[in-house]
Amino acid sequence: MAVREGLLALLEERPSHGYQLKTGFEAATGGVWPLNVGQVYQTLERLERDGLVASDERDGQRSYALTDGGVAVLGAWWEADPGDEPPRRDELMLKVLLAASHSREHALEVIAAQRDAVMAQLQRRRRSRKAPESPAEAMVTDALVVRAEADLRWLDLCEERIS
Amino acid sequence: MAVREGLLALLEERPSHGYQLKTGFEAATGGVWPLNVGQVYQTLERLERDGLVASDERDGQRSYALTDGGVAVLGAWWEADPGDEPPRRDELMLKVLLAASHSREHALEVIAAQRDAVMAQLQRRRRSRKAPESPAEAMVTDALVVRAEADLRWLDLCEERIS
DNA sequence: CACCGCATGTAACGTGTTACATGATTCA
DNA sequence: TGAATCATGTAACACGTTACATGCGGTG
Repeated sequence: MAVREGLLALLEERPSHGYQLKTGFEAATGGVWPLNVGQVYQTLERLERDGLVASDERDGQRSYALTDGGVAVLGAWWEADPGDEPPRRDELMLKVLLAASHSREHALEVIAAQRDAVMAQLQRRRRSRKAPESPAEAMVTDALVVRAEADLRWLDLCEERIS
Repeated sequence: MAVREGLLALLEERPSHGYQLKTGFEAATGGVWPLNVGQVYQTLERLERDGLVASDERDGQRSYALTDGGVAVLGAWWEADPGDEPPRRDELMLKVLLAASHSREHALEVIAAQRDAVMAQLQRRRRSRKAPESPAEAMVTDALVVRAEADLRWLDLCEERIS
């Protein structure tokens, strides 16, 4: 449920056709989230089916625009409080929790391995932070760095709890 | 790709039947990630189809166990380095990035709204942190608190960059 | 008895992912 | 001319989610 809302958000800026939305999405997210064009067209079909966008074809260029319904759904999304829903399943959490349910030893091994991986990632991202090519990319790397730091902190907490 | 690996991990501890896996999964994750039983059976079918588990029925109790292939896949998962893949799409990031691609004003509004939501969540979670019912639940709330703190920090960074 | 927890499944649907097919335009 | 990019789409498949149907066993 991310592509859907992403396309709606881009259409709020201006009506666009499929290919434009693909490049727009990738530009807005600093290139970290490649988006298959096919999925764009598919998602647009579903959005049209649900009455959130309307299309208008001329010269083989099919242009999409938000409907009133689409505007409403998008508005709700901007303000949505994620606190209502259960947190999304996360791979790192899942790994550590399941390892912990197995045995302390296993948990400690997994924590050690994941810490190495996260630290390596963090280093890579701190480096790329110094050469931001676009504001979007800068924000993305910020997020990834901060996230990685949080993951490290959490791994430390888990280790303490287990020991 | 989380349920799949989760079931494999539980089966590594001991062979089990479907319903056991549901309860096991929920126990291991401290109850934050409810898992529909139907999905368990469905996923087990797919795992069997792919040769990662094998089932053995007696008295209407169908017991599943890891195959060698399953052990191998699971082993790879424990050590997997997420650094290879593009980061998973995240709703908060997506919202802020797309709002920023629209206009500064919109971005600042969204950041403010999301900060409120994250702070509310953080408070709730800090409270529940004081009454952990199980080690698993304690680790989960740790993770959610640390994550929320990271999100707040990121929102601050975004605001700086935009201003 | 009626209800609840255990246990197994099926069906339908939504979304995401990849691969494939097609054609127009642009540019070296 | 040949390759890359723009542009639109289809098909097949994987995974997640919910709802529904069925039967057994224990307990108030």
